[in-house]
Parts: sequence; C-alpha cells; structure tokens
Amino acid sequence: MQQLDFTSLLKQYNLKATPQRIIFLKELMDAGHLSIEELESRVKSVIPTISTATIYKNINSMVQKGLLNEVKLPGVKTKYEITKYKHAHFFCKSCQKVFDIKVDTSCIYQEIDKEFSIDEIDVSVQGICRECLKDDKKVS
Amino acid sequence: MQQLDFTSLLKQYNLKATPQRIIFLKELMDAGHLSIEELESRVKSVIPTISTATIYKNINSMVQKGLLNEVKLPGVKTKYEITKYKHAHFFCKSCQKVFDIKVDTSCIYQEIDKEFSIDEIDVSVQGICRECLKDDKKVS
DNA sequence: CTGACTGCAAACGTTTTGCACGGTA
DNA sequence: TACCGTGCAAAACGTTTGCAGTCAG
Repeated sequence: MQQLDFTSLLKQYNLKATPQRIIFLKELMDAGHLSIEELESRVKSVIPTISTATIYKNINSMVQKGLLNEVKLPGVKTKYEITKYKHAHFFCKSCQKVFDIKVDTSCIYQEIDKEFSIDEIDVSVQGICRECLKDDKKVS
Repeated sequence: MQQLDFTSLLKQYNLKATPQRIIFLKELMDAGHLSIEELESRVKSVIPTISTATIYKNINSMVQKGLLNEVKLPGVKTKYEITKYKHAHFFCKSCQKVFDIKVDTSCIYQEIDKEFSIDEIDVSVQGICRECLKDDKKVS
C-alpha cells in the first residue's frame, strides 16, 4: 500500500493526513499487530522527533474513529491493528507473533443464542505456528 | 463457600491464608469477575486498612500460582476470576456484567489445526443478556 | 521460630493534559 | 484562514519496590 492510500484512508475516517500518521499506519500495515511500545519505537526510528504524546493522541483518535482495532490477548500487552474484515487471532507462544485467522463460529452461536442476544464473537487461539514447529524439529 | 474453604484453597496453591486474602477471594467469589479497581474498593469496604500494594501483590502472586485467571475483554478493563473449569465469557453491553458460558469449539479446531499446533482457544461474546432484554421491553 | 505477608512511602513507568506553534484542507 | 495536529513539559495515574514490623504455619 502506498502513501496515497493511507492519505485517503485517513480522510475516510475524518482524520487529517499528517506525515506522522502516514508513517504510523505504514508501520502498522507492515507489522500487522503492534503494542504501543513497539509502535512508538518503530515510528521513532523513522521520525525521531515525534513526541510520545502524539503517539498516544493518534492511537486514541484512530481507535475512537474506528480506523484502528484494539487486540487484547491473554498474557500479552494490548496490540493494535488497522481495522479490516472480522477475523480471529492466533498467538504463537514461541515466536510471539500474532497471525490473523479465519474461523467458523457457527457452533458457538448454536450453544448460546437461546440465552443471550449476540452482537459479536471474539476468538483467540494460542499455540505454536508452523514455522516454529519446523525450527523445533531442527533443534531436537 | 465458607471461610474454611478459602483457607484450604489458598494452601493448595502454596499461599498463606491471611485474613486479607480470604476477604479477597470471598469478594471475587461473590462477584464472579472484578477489575483491580472494583476488587480494591470491595475489599477496602471490608478491611479499610488494607493497602493498595497488598492488593497488587496478592493479585500478582495468585495469578502466577494459577489461583486466579486474567480475563481480557474488548473495551473493558482486565478482570480477574477464581480459576475453574475452562469456559468462555459473555459480556453484556447493557449491564456490563460478565457471564461464564460453555461453548463448543469443535468447529474452530477443524479450521485451523492444519496450520497451527493449538494449545488453547479463548472465546468471548458480546451482546445483551436476557435480563436486559426484558428490561428493554418494559421501557419501550 | 522462620519465612511469608502486610502497610507505608517512595519510586517508577505509562498515559493524559494544557498550551503555543505549525501544517493541512 | 480556520482548525486540527504536533511537540514539549508538567501532571496525573496505575503499578512496583524496599523496608520495617507482624503474623501464619
């Protein structure tokens, strides 16, 4: 995705397209999922003069407008991703990476929609990714 | 559950049964799921002299030993519950209460266990609980 | 009796705020 | 030009730490 796309993406969400925000989104797009800490260090390596306050202000405004999505996973700091189609997350306990996965939640609906009115279902899975499974074999 | 049960529960997890910890667990058992803030205010209403540091130290040691479980839900502060059988959570957007629910995750396994080695699946559902649905009808 | 737990206060890291300046639309 | 966004510094939070005294086992 080029810079122009981030510009129009920001405008779609009623946010001004500043250089800081474009780098911000670029880093998030490249990495997929980043904690505030990770995002800050990545953005600062591109724009060393950016202030921490700006990082926070942008995360908050983008989450509030719906451009970013908060990803809460067990035992890990909250991460952020650019909002896209609804999906689940896989967290690899070995490499600590987060993967987007597609899951079928039909079996979950069937169990509980008698008792509750369901708006949304969030699924997160933990385990070992294929890449780390391969590495394990090499080591052992 | 009586006080004696909390005492033995703490001992099972190699934690000394102090009065602070017993109240701590009692409040969590009554409420089901509490944030640090909520837990602190409830415990302080029983033992006003308890210090915030003790609250934090106990949460950390109990989570580390496995007596408590961290519950991360979208858009809400992290809550804690006494560890029990594996279950999912339902969060009511109206009354803000958390309910324990039983879900069948078989359909999720089938989709992704070709690509990943799965250790655990977490499911959280948001919507409106039956009680709030009833209240809505009364109002409208 | 000993090690673990508590309470206090200070320290620390993270997030927010206010304000003057600068840049986008 | 009119706002919105940025950067800085200070303030406000939330959480952790060190230590002396206390208590459970």
